[in-house]
Amino acid sequence: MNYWLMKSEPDVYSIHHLAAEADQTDYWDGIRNYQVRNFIRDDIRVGDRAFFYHSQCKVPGIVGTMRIVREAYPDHTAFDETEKYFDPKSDPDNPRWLMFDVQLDAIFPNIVSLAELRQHEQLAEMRVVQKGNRLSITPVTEEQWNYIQFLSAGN
DNA sequence: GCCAACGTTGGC
DNA sequence: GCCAACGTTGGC
Repeated sequence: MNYWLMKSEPDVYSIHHLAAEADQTDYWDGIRNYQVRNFIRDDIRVGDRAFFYHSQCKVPGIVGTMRIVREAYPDHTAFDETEKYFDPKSDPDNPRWLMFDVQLDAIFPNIVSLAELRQHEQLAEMRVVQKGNRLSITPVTEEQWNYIQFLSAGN
């Protein structure tokens, strides 16, 4: 089983949006970066766990956890001209972009902010705290996962 | 709103 | 295949 960190802009889609969905389950769409596409294709599997991270907002940070409930299938939003992430180069017969489904696991009682993540030496290797990191999905180690769970409990 | 970092595009 | 130009991300 793998662990991940997934970014979303709360103004566009926050953890509360996910919480309001039927079965608290939704698809994770709009990935248009090849490194991340390859994570989806090769590594993200049913049963994996993921942090939900709010980016591009006043207090960026980890706001909760999710489970992957369906793995890699074509991102249909790439085929729809009216979609923000429409990509005319993605052929429905050979889809370039993939999505997957997530189910909400828990909303943290308090955000574990990026500023807080940066204060812990144990998390220094996380991609999200490193300068210039722009990947919207990044791997997390089991140790990092467990440590952040500990922080989220208010430690 | 600024700007650094990085990915992608396209001319050559 | 190189690399300049451009677009996007995302913290601050």
